[in-house]
Amino acid sequence: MPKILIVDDEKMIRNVVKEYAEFEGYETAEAENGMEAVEMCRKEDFDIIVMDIMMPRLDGYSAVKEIRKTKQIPVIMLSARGEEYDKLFGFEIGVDDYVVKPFSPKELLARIKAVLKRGAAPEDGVKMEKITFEGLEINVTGREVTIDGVPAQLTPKEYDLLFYLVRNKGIALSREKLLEEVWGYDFYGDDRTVDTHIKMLRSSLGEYRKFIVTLRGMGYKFDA
Amino acid sequence: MPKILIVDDEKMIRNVVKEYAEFEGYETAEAENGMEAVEMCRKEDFDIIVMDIMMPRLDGYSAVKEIRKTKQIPVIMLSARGEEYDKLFGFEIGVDDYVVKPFSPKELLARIKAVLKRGAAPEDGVKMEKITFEGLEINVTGREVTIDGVPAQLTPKEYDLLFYLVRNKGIALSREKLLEEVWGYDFYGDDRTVDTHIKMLRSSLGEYRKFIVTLRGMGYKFDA
DNA sequence: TCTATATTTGAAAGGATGATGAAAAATGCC
DNA sequence: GGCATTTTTCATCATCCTTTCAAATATAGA
Repeated sequence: MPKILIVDDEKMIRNVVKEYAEFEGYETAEAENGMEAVEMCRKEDFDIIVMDIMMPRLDGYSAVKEIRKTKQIPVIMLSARGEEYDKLFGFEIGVDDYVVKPFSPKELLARIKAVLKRGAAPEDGVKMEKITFEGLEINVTGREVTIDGVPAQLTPKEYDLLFYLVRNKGIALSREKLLEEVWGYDFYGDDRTVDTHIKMLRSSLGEYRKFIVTLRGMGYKFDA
Repeated sequence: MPKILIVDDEKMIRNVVKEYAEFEGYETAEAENGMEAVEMCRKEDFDIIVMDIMMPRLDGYSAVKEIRKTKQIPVIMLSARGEEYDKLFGFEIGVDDYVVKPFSPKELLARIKAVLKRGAAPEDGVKMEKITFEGLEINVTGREVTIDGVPAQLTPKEYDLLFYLVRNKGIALSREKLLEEVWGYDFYGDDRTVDTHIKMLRSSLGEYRKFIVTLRGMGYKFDA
């Protein structure tokens, strides 16, 4: 059974995650801060790490960076709401998923499962500042997309959607999943909205529309 | 491994920096005030100095000035927010970077790395006395902006905003980020304040307003 | 091939966002 | 304290973006 390392300075959080995880049959271990997590990873192999960002001693990002120097363990980050910058930075170092506090343990477990299932090899290209697929270039830092060198005029939603698709390159994404992740859990609108935005995104991407694949009866995915 | 001299009168700050730095493999030494720092630099060579400004006995600026008489050691200044005068004066004596308190150790370490990496060679544009984009010239030393040779009459906030945008050239900056960095983490005001200042800055920049790009749904960036 | 189902597309209304101007509040200077 | 300058708030307007809807098209299965 997979072994999870839970890193958070709040004991409450650790306990909740631990309890749910063990109920699902996972083995668990705990660390109180980044420094401890790094040390534990030196001695022992884990299948996945659930790591808080704000912690005393060593913060989550630095810890992940350090751990990743030697081991390619998938990581799910826990973070307080807000902080776009953090998200960005997180993907730069190749974090596998984000869960925003307060979270439902059930959802966290679902994500843990998802990450474990997909084998977790961090998608190449994603952690870079610039992600390139042939002539399609996404400058994450500058929030800019160029097509064969020419800046594409994406609307905010188009950009967010593209970025999410790319981050989950090769993964089938249902319309609901996209709505939840790109629009937000509090969006109560039509599923077809996704279709329309896919349409517009495709038209913005020109020939590189080919990367956006329709999965009939399922949703979409980015395939490069 | 590079050796860092940490100068601050607060033990807490020294400890945090020391811990992070040592974790990254740096050697560290500490001094409690400017005078001590000067003496230590007489006896020993350091690769970089992290120096607070406000300190008893001898302040950070004077210390750097003194040290620089004999040795060209890169310096990162720590400062409390505010103090425009400080910033100005800092660039005059050739400080390599500024970090405003309260800072994240992570960020400080990143900057230390950056400064060490670039040797002592001033980074293009930003650390120089003058930063120029076509006819837009920013004289950092004199805190002065000229447009096609004609001095522009920027207000302090306009200057700070411009300077921050320029320092983060090409990077998408949200209104919150700008408020936090330019106004300070303790500013509790309207997001729209940024808009107004962008408006005024643009009008001050004349044709070079083109460098300030609006990222709808996101914020602004300086694009040159 | 025909049908049922799903997706793509176009168009239009409504909504959200940023630009702008003006006025109030704060700041600094004499 | 009073004046000038700067900063902030606020309301309005124009614009762009999002969403919805319905018609057209494509796909898979019978």
